[in-house]
Amino acid sequence: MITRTPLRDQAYREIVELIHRGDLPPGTRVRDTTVASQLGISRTPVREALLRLAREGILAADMGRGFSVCRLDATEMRETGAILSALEGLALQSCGDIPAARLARLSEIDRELAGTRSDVDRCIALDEEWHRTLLEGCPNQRLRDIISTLWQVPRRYMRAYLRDARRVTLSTQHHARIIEALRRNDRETAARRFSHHWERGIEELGTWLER
Amino acid sequence: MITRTPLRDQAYREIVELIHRGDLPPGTRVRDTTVASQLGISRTPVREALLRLAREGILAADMGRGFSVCRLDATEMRETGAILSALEGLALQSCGDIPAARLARLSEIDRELAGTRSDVDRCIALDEEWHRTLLEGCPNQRLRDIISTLWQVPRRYMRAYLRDARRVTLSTQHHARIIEALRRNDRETAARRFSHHWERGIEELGTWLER
DNA sequence: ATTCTGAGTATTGTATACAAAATACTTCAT
DNA sequence: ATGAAGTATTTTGTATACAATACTCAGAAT
Repeated sequence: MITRTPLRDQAYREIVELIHRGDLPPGTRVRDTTVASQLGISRTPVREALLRLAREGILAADMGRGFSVCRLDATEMRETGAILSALEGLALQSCGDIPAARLARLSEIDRELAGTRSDVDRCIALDEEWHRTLLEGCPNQRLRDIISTLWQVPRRYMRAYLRDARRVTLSTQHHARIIEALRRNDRETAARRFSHHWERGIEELGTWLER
Repeated sequence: MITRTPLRDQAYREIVELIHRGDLPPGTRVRDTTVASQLGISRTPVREALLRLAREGILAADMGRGFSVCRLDATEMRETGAILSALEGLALQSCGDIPAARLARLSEIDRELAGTRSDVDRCIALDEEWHRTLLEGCPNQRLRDIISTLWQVPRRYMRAYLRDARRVTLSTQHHARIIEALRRNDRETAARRFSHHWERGIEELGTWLER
C-alpha cells in the first residue's frame, strides 16, 4: 500500500530533529520563512508543523511574534514528568505478560547503555528505546501515542543535563531492578519501582535546573 | 491587558461547538471551504483548527481527502477513558486539601444534575463541570490542559448514549460517595472510588456501543 | 550617555491562487 | 435499467500575495 505523506509531517520531523540536535537552543526564535527556505518548501506546511509543536509544549507561540523554542523550566519539567510517570505506569499495567525475549532485549539495551559514557545523544536514544521497548506490548494505541509525544519534553531536559553534567547518571540500576521484578511476574513491584525511577529522575533534573 | 486571539483559536471553538451541538454527526465530511465561508474567514485558520482537532482525535484526516468527524468506536472510547481515569486520579492526588467551599459546590452541582432529567446537553455540561470543579485546585497546569483536551472524546460518547438511552444514568451516587470520602479527607478512598466511577462509566458506554 | 522617536524593514497572521487528486456527472454500450 | 469509461467539477495540499504588526537602528532630545 502506498501512502503519500503530507509535507507538514516531514516538516514536523525535520524541525524536531533541528531542536533535538541542538541547532535551535532554548529561547531561539523560529521563523517560518527561514525554516521553509531551509527545507525548500513553502511556509504553509512549516507553520502547520510549528503550530503542532506549540501544542505539544516544545515551542511557544505568541500572537504577532511567531514561534520560539521553549526555555527550560523546572516546573514544566516536573509537571510533564509526573504525567509521564502516571501514563507509563498505566501502560505497563495494561501490557499483559511481557515475553522473555523482550525482557532480554531490555537487558541488552541496558548493557549497551552502561557501556556508552561519552555520547549524550546515544544515551538518550537508548534510554528512550528502553522505555519504548518496555511498553511495546501496550494495546492502548492512543496511550502509546500520547506517551511518545510527551517524551519530547523530558528528552530536551535530559540532553541539557547530560551535556552539562558531563557524566552519565542514567542509572541502569533502576532499570535492572524493574526488569528483575518483571521476570518474577511481579507487576505490582515493577510498577512501584518504575514510578520511583521516574521520581528520582525528575528530582535529579529539577535540582540541577534550580541550581 | 489586551490580547488579540488568533482566528484559528476562534475557529477551533466554533468547530468544537458545531460538533458537540450535533450539527456534524460522526462520519460527516468537514470541508474547510464550507466551514470557512460559514465563519466568514479564509481557509487558512480553519485548516489550522481542523488539523488540531485531528491531532486531538475528534476528526480523522486522510491525505488527499480532507477531514471527517470520527466515527464512534468502543475501543477508542475505552482507551481514552483509561487514560482520563489515570490522569484525573493523578490530578486529584496532587490537589492538596480540597476546601469545604468547593466540596459544597460539588454537591450543589450534583443536586442540579439529579434534577435535570431531560436536557442531555445540560447533563453533560454539569457532569463535566463537576469534574472540572473537583480538579480545580490541581497545580499541574499542563495536566489540567491535557485532561480538558481529552475530555472532548468521552463527551461525544456520552451525548450519543444519553440521546439514545433516553434516560439519564449519570449516577450522582458515585459522585456523592467520592465527596463523602473527601470530606473525611480520606484521599486514598476518594481516589479508589473515583477510578471505580470511571470504570463503571466506561463499561456502561462500552456495552451500549457494542450492542 | 541614555532615552525617545520614527522611518524603513522584516515577519507575522490571514487571504487568495494554483496544480493535482478525488468526486460527481454524463455518455454510451450492454 | 445497469455499469464502464471518460469528462467536468470540487476539493484538497501547498504556494504565494497582502495588509498589519513588530522589530531595527539612525538621529534628536533630555
